[in-house]
Amino acid sequence: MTLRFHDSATAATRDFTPLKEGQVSLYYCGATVQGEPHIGHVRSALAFDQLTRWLQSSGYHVTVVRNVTDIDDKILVKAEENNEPWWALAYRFEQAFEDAYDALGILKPTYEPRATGHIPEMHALIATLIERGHAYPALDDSGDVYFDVRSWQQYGSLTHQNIDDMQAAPDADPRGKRDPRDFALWKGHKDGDPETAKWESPWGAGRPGWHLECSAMVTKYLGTEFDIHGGGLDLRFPHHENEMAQSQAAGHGFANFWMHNGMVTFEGEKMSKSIGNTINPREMLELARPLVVRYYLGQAHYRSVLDYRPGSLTEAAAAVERIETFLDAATPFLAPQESDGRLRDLGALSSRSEIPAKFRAAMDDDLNIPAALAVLHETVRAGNTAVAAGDSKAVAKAVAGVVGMTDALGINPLDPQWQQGTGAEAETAALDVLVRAQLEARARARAEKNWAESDKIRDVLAAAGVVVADTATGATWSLKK
RNA sequence: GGUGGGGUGGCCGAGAGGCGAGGCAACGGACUGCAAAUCCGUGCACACGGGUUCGAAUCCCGUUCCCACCUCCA
Repeated sequence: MTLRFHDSATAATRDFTPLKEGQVSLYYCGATVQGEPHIGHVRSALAFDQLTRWLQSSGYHVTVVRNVTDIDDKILVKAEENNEPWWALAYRFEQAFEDAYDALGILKPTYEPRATGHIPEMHALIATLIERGHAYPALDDSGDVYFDVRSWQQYGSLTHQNIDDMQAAPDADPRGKRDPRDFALWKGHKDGDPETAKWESPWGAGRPGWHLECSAMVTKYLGTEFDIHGGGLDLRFPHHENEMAQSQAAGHGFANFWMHNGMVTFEGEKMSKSIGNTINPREMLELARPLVVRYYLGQAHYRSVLDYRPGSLTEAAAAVERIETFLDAATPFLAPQESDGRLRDLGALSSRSEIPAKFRAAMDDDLNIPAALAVLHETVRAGNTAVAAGDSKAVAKAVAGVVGMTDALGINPLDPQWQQGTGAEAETAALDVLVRAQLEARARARAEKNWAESDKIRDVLAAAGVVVADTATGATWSLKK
């Protein structure tokens, strides 16, 4: 099967062919850094991380751009409330987002531009739009510049809406607009706005409008035409509609594909700041390991709604542990250079990894991760059966599959990314010596059928968080996850 | 009012005219000194009512409920 993605603009799933052979350009909307991230933000970044990884697994060189909107009305309002400079607040929350992304293994974008660093590019775009008759300075003396929605016939095409059918905002302030739906490209500086949030422009001092930022930055880093534009479903309108309108009205081809991820809900309702039903990644990481959180947030199809309920993470943890348990059980079957007792060499394993055709087909079909995970779990089961049968060839094959598939999804338990907090290698080695001594004592007790002593040793280890498992080749141990 | 997406077994979650994805949970069995892990097995699942068809969860008509967007929102 060929690679296909669902394109929101044409409302169809169609074959993906990059503009430049072997290369993919991807832009997706990052955060407006006006507050703490919640898991909805993280899910969006994760969806595009999965996309990026899959494109890479498919042999493409991917250029990823994710913006940071570090200037907007809310940032100014909150900074004022906090009595701190707006840029201090923006940096603080930008770092909170970075921390959340890093914790879940979301790959760094190639470029991560901030809006405030691209004012000249925005001015150039505004000038082009005015020149072409699609933008105009406000009819009042606000210093705003608006995009002229009525001048662009295709306006509404991304979301398949007709301007006249749209419900007008009840509190719409016409200001100096020709049409209430005209949106600001440039916002004139007003009395009371911080002096530091002011840039000179041919239309008067002010700051950029939100939609314009993305258009200017996409073009700078990916050119006037690029492969994929992504973001959360809630950005489709007005943000992406406006982006597309202003860029195309400026003569740019713009995005070839539009991909939107579904929302995260909490017990059925969209998670959002205004409702106050958000869950912070930090809170989630207190409930489960980063790998489990990533597995949980990434297990549903990216376009479907993901409903979080208490208990969701426990289920995900069980699924992850199933994979880990297999990998542990498989270790003794691997060739020495691929296994050093408990400590595995990821590099050696990766070189033998392989991705089953069924998995590939599922991923190629608009990133059908649930179906891909089914292949992963089937492979784990086959691997467990092979372990029980002592078929080392079959075990090695299953390990290669599991490593290949989990790597492609960014959930390989052997990846050093997930080893943080589990103890340094030297400590693990020291612990191994101590636990082995206990296991030997237990083996002696068992040989004498002294079950009381044997169970006591196991209980003591369990109390310390060490889980003992008896196998055909002797007892093994692992730390309780 | 407009534009979209949905209602799948106890829960999550794919699929999309025939052969019951997968995970979690539960129950039974195998293995085990007992466990744990693992394996095997067990569910008359497709919102409701009609229709098309040899056959429908999947197509058509109607009904109903839910969600998102149309204002800042991943």
